[in-house]
Amino acid sequence: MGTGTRRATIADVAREAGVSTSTASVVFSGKVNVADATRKKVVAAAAALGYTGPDPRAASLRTGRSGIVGVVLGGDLRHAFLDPVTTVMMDGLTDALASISTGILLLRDDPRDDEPPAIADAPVDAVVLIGCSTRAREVLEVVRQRGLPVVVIEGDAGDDVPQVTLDNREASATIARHVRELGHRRAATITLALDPVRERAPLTAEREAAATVSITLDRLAGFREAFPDGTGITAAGSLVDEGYLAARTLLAETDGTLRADRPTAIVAQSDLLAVGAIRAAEELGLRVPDDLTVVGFDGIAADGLGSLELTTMAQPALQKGRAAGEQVVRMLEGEPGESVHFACEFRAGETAAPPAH
Amino acid sequence: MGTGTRRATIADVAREAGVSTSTASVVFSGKVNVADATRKKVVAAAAALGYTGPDPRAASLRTGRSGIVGVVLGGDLRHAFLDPVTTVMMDGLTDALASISTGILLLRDDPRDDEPPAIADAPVDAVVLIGCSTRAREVLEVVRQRGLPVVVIEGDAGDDVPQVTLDNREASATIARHVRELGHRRAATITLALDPVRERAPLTAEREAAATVSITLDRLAGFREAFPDGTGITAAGSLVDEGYLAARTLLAETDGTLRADRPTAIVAQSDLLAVGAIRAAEELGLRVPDDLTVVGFDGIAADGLGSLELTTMAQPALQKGRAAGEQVVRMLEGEPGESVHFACEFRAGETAAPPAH
DNA sequence: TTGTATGCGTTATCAA
DNA sequence: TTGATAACGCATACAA
Repeated sequence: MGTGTRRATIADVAREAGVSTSTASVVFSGKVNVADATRKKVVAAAAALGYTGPDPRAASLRTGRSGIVGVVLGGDLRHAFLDPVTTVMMDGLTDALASISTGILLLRDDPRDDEPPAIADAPVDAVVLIGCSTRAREVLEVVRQRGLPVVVIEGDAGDDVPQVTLDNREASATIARHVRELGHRRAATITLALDPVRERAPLTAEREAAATVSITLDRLAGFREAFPDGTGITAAGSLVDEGYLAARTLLAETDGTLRADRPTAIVAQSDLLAVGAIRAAEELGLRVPDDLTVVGFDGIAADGLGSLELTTMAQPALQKGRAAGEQVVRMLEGEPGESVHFACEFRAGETAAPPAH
Repeated sequence: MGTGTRRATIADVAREAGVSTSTASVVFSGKVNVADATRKKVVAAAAALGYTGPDPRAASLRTGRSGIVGVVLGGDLRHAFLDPVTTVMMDGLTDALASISTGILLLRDDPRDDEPPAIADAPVDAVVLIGCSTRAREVLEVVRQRGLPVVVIEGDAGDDVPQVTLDNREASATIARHVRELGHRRAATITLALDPVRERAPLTAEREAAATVSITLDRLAGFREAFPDGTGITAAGSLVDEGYLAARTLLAETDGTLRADRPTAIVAQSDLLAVGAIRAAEELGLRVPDDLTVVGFDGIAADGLGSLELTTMAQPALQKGRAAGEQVVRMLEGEPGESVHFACEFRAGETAAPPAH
């Protein structure tokens, strides 16, 4: 397959067509009017030489644009993909970016390796940071140095960076209060990870003090507004299995007998965690919501519940992604980016009820 | 932030450091030994000028490599993200590519728009096609013209393209036969989409004849080996909701009464479809597997089943992704790519049983 | 409407 | 170990 011979360039095409390179270039970019006869000559020459269009590398060096937007995801890609919230956000993002971008470059922001962030040498026009952790700062620094527009979705960034945020604390407080008003006094929470290490363990003052993930801390603070001394467990990630394991620990001894001091309500920081908690409860013979109230957070279509509707706070994930994309577009057009704040909405389901006596 | 002044280039750094540009370049690429004193001068100059390293666009024009691998996903990205099999494959892919690639460029292969495929002007070193449809041919053509290495995962490609394939027909036949051997005679199938239009509708001879998605057809052919005249419905996608709706149509009239001629077994072409079918059955008062057998395909961790284990064919999705990545690496090293074939494995669960009388 | 000339920022080759 | 030079392939300002 033509390995010997070098690829045709636009100069070759121009020569073959008997026009100048600029004319040939213009035929492909379509930005200037070209006489029909000329265009045909060029197209024919291109076809004859097997020229498929400008080399994107050269074009992007020249124009300064690659048409690529980098998305830096916290942690491994595998985690990111498993989380339906991220998935939906990406969806909104690609949507908003469709008009200006050829594609989305997925970059991992792995806290484990010590190389400079991959974003340092990726040919992107702009960057979106999603739920990044400790390394977010480092990434931001690199991005700023490179002078790239950047938008942060739910991460810690300075005030000078456009961000898409959620009322995590308020929303958590709302649903926790709802649980309290139902009459619950012994509530426990299952939180997302406190730090990039992602360890499943009981919540302690020390661990909390060392925490770095602000989503987790904000939601926890909201929970504490209603249950100042509620106990809790941090999950290793937003997974059904994690919710299951955490809830088992909260509800039962290791031998499977129910704990006497078990909570009457579990406030989970994600719907997936809540689904796992419900599954654990059912396995232990506790019915939801009669014997145990379980509420979630996110409002994704929770797949594991049969016909049971989860009581939760619904967050506008699609809109968050779209808003980030829109800001990127704005900034690429030279306007300043703006932060956008979203609020969650309480969604009554069937998994919360007054405690049994 | 310094909007007025142009970015520093390596030439600026070199001048500032009092060395030649080639020396400065070498300091950053690290490919050749440089005297320690020289290196320090260059690094200091870079720091002083705020130079963060070579411009990836220029570097990639010069070297001919961008460090980016393009992944073309069939249909919309949103569909792709929602499908756990794709997700897991991507995971394996990124894994295998980690050593040579900065990131993965997600490209959509939307059958709706008539522009040339986005891959035509993306600065990628290689391409992986995942589950693409009609447009796959077109994409392949573009990719070949550009002379890029390409690997296809479960799509239709010529024999000269390295592919990662699955024994779809055999695997489907295996599980369908299992159902038949349990004693079922009236089985229906819920298939994946037949064509890019993705319409939910009963399976008819005409629709089948016009179908273009080979995975669907292969799995259907396997089903037919055991149930030559089994009926079926095509789903609009691999979604729980689709399985739910399809199963409802198979099992009940529109008013919710059970159909007299309903199947005693449903063979779904994906686990998500199977989960939906189970949910529909339960809502209609049919117990699984006592009143209805439901089997799936994929062997993903099905989240919607409580403690019920789905009877299914498990496919090695992670390995498929990884294999594709490994072939890309090989080809980028100049070796020829090879096709890799994987087999599914029957996984007995608790959703299949002999029919009731 | 077309052509000329220039530079985008880098790296590879070669010679010193 | 360092430096001079020449591409890489293209798009644009400007002139014709």
